[in-house]
Amino acid sequence: MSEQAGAVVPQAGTAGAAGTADQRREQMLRAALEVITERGYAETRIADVAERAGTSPALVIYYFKTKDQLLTEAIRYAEDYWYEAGTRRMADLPTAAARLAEIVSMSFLAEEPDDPGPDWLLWLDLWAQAARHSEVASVRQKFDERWRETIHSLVLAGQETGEFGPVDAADFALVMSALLDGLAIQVALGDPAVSARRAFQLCMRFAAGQLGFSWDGSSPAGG
Amino acid sequence: MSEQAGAVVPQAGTAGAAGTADQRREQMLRAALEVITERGYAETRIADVAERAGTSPALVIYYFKTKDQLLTEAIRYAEDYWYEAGTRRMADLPTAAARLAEIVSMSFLAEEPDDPGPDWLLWLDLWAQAARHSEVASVRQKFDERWRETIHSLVLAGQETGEFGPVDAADFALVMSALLDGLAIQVALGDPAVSARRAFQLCMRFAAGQLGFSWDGSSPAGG
DNA sequence: GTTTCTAGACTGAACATTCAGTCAAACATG
DNA sequence: CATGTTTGACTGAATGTTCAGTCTAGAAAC
Repeated sequence: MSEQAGAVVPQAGTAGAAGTADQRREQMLRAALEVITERGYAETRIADVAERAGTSPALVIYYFKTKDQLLTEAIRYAEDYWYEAGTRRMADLPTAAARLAEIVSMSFLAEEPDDPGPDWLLWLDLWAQAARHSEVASVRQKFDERWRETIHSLVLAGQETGEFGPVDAADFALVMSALLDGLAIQVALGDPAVSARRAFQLCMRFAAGQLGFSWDGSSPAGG
Repeated sequence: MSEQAGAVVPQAGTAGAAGTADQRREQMLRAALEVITERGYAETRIADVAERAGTSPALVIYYFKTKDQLLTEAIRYAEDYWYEAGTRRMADLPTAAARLAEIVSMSFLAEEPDDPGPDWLLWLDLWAQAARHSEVASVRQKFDERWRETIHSLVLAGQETGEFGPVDAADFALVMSALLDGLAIQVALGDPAVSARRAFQLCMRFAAGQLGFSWDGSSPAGG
């Protein structure tokens, strides 16, 4: 069995082709995401995902060895996509304050048409799973670390330009991300006391107060 | 019948007695809580609970018509117990600031021997369940409302005595509870960046800053 | 002696995963 | 070109397990 170079990267091109293995994989990941969002992690059956992707349960297992592997990979996929889309938008913004507003905004609102928005329901499941499954726990850990680091370096940058006052950047990042999480829970669960807009404004008011920049209270991108 | 709710802590015995129906119920609720905390809501089997309570699955179903009923009731039970124990401790504290410190403290630490401490893992499951099950959702909703209201009226009281400055109490309650939730997630999941102690201090620093009272940075009850 | 409580055995459905192949494309050989 | 050969993608039909909830019947309480 001399398996030479196991076709790791498929024929990328042939744009529009019927569907390479990689496309199938992604199709399944997206199907899994839909189902997880609708029914929840625990209630997601392989059969549901298969149906959504227009194939059979057997094929799903063929691609992902186990159900857990499918679900964790799906979550990682969604999160990476969301994070990258967000940071890409941030890169174009001139001031640190604007980038911070983007961070807060992307946590609560979906503005662009191709942006599925933050899937907080996914996070609720992720947290619950992380509590008991170390595999999932490490995924969560890395995401959170990256997220805090993003805020942290943003604060440092703002301080260097003089936009922000001298607070402890690490402490701020931690508190800020916790605040985003906490408010997001209420928003995700549809608590009548917390609309997405109110969450956004409270966060921005907090950040402006702590970092000492002025913020006019408007929503981002078209207040 | 006429079960007047109450009976938060059961008679540890009436030594030797076989156990009334109510005691059996509670025994099962506690067993359920243990199992949920260990294995998670979704992975909790009726058989596990029965074994833990030293009885048969059939009996569990006899007392609680369905599994969901058992689990939701168990969560409600734990939360009420924790909340009541906390508010009872608060009642004895002289200043609003001290009561606030108690609130923050009870969110992260378990100090008294009979206090099981905040079971945040339970909350992670609760949130995930609430997303999809309206029954659970309304339980969560009520708990959160009560919690925010507790903070809210505490702030008002502090403002009347002049301890606290003039912030919007409702906004503060919302942000504060979100912050507690957000930090609690990290603490519950054992994030190395957030110890319970650090969470406590960051919260208190935040509160002191917002409400304008001075706080020496010590831990509560024995700085 | 009727009602309440309890447990062991059981049922039926749901579901993840396996298996034994089928199908078609790519590749080779003559 | 015609013919085998390999391989990856894919499927329908099992398989086996796990459980929630039921049934029956016995023990206790009243």
